[in-house]
Amino acid sequence: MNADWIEQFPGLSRLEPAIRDVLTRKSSIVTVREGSVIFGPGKSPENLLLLLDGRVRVQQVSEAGREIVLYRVEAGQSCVLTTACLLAHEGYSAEGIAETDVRAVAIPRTVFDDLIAQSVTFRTFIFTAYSKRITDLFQIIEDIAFQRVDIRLAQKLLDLERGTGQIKATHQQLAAELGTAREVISRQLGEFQRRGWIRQSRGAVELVEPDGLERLAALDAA
Amino acid sequence: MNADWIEQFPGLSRLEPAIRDVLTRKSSIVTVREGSVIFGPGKSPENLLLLLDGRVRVQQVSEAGREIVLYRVEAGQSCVLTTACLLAHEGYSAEGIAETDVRAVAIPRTVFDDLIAQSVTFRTFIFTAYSKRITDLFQIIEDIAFQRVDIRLAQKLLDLERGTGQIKATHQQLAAELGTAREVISRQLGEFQRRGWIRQSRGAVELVEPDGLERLAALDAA
DNA sequence: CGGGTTTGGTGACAACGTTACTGAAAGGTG
DNA sequence: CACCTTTCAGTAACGTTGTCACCAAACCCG
Repeated sequence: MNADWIEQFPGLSRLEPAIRDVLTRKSSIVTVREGSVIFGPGKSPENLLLLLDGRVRVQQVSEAGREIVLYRVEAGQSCVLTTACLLAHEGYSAEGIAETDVRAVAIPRTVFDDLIAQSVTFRTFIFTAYSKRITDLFQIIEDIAFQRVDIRLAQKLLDLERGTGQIKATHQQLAAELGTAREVISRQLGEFQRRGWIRQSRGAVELVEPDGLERLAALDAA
Repeated sequence: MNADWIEQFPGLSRLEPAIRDVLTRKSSIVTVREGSVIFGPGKSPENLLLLLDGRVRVQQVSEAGREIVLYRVEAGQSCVLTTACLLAHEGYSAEGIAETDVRAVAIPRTVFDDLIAQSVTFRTFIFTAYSKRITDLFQIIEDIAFQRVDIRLAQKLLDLERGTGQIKATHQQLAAELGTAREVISRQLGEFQRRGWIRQSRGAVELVEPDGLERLAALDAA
């Protein structure tokens, strides 16, 4: 199999040649359609995925049906936390959804284990990824517990705006991003619009004056 | 060194004899005084700790000084999430504190890495621990985001009561357990007391009628 | 005992969550 | 197109939680 993809992962570029060979031979490239559920309750992931293109959203869904986005996996990153959860933990209620069409390298569980055993570089790659994700989770906990919703929403709007000054998302989806209620988002966006920072339309938010949002977002844990 | 301690960790009892030998020879038993900060901002842990006795509380401290308890490590468990964070991530603001006098096996970073490389059993032990901790974190996020404070407090009181029907903790400490404010705890405990479920005294809560708390706690995500 | 510190109680208010309902916009179907 | 359905957004009222300001009681220590 073509091994060029390894260069897309900085942590793997120095992989030992023999390991590199195992990795490319025993993994496969998969594609997933936008909107597909990659893993979720009752659907354990069989592989470790390294994303080549696209984006995966990982979210927690409560029994009552409420959702909160935990993190996103972008191109060049791995779905590494799912490896821990491969171990099928009862209460594992997080799910991963392809936000775009996704192309990824799939590493089977057994190969993953071999690579961990045989390569220092691979171990470092995996544990570094863990580290990043876990500290991100700590940050989310802190934000939910202690941060004002208006500040978090401003940060999230700036975060979700990818180049275009536009965000395609319903109020409901933005509520799920922050783990709050739709009505709260509607109120806050209404306020942002009154201040002239954004313009709203059905299913989308246009950033008119990002500076206003930036100032609010910068208040952080003041 | 005496290797009896290995039997205290079910996941390690089947460790390959050679590995067992490495583990006992290259690790050491340490003791930590109650109240000591085991790791924290600017104090990376140098070892993986396996707790033989005692309890470690891991909490997140915000810039504004507010605290929230993330999880506890009990005897027979490992401080495994700290291994990920050994990798000194900038924003790593969690800290580990000995809640009691602690006796633990300390595995140096390099030995940890060797064991991961050489033993399937050890890998399984570590990744299982990861899995448990991470799903716990997901649960915390869900609780903070979606669960009512009175329900969470009732659950926490039942959780903290260890045998004795008494909990030694100030309202401020209970607030940190849930990531809320002291005043909120005072209000809720006042309500619990009016209902005859608890009796309050300075720095302690006595459970008079746990059944009442149980019923409330059971409402969960109803 | 006296004075400082820690802990807890409370009221007023702001922020956030919930419920219930409304209407507008988009999409599908004949 | 007209009609219906579904999705999305706005809003008011109210309950819960968080914040602020302040006070009082319990404890600590000299």
